[in-house]
Amino acid sequence: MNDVDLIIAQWAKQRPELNTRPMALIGRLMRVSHVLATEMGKTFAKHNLNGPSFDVLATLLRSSPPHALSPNDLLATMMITSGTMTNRIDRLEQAGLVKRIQNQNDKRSVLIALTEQGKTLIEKTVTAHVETQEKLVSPLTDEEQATFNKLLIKYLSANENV
Amino acid sequence: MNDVDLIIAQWAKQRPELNTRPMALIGRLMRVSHVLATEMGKTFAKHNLNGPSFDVLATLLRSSPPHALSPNDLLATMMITSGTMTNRIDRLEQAGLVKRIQNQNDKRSVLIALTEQGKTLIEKTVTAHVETQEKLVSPLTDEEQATFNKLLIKYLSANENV
DNA sequence: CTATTTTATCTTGACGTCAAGACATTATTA
DNA sequence: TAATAATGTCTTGACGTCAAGATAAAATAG
Repeated sequence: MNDVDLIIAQWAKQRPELNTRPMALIGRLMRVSHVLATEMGKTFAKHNLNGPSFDVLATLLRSSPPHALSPNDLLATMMITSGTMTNRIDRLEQAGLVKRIQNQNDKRSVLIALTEQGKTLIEKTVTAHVETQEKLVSPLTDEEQATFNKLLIKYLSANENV
Repeated sequence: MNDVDLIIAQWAKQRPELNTRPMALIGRLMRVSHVLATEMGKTFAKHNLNGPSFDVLATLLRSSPPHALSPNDLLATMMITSGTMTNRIDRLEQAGLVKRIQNQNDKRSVLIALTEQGKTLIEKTVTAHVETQEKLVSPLTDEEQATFNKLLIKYLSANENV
């Protein structure tokens, strides 16, 4: 009897007419995502980073050299607002991990580039992060992981226009 | 080609030695959880609530009458700190949805109880929330939902001591 | 060419969260 | 019983996030 089961059992008693099957599924999924985020955060913390900082640095690293993108480009793959992006860049700039470069062709725009220090750090951290992710999925067999992945793909494609 | 695929493709180009299979799985799961939280949040907002407020009120409602629990009890099923709980209760109390009742047997302790207004609101909101959840899982067939659920259960039970 | 609209980024204010620790009360130990 | 430990809740300070809108520059319409 785990936490979610307990919640379902309580609803069954207090409001037996509720359809709690979706709740069980969604509740578990939210829990797993919370656990994953927490565990991955530990790896980031070991390198003096957190999830948001990692995401930005990793996005820069995996873009083609010279590893520089505009805030808008960075935004594209992350589900955050522009104000949040500004804040993330501010922190990373203060930490000396990225620098803002004014675009002379379009003075509205800016390029965010990894510094040497930022590049070194994110290269190390990505390696550790991938190891952490391998550990995190290892409770499931390869086949289970594949099934899981297919379900997520189906779900996401069904929701592309939500 | 969706967002996660794109990320994987970029890593394959920049760091081909990385094992990105765990990343694809985890990345999709985080995305789904973000979508679900956002969609459920819309239902909460229609009732002038948000996720955190809903969680507290719903936990009180599904506890046996008189629907009152200590902050510590409330904490037990939510993955949050005590300071966060204090803050949630403060907001709900300001909104007139719960009230703090001093425990005379143990003066350290407090009971959080639904007010009439809080009870009425959460009863309505829970009904709407369950409908939202039904819609949210509906892209998957019953069988797929069951498979999904089993995988999550297996994953969570493997991680109980993480 | 000028006026208007669109684009790219940043600012502001509010809120939810955590870590660390403060505080009062109750339980335990010596 | 007195000293110490444990418990329940709250406080503080720092951060990450969003919504809404401000600002400046570029693109477009007329």
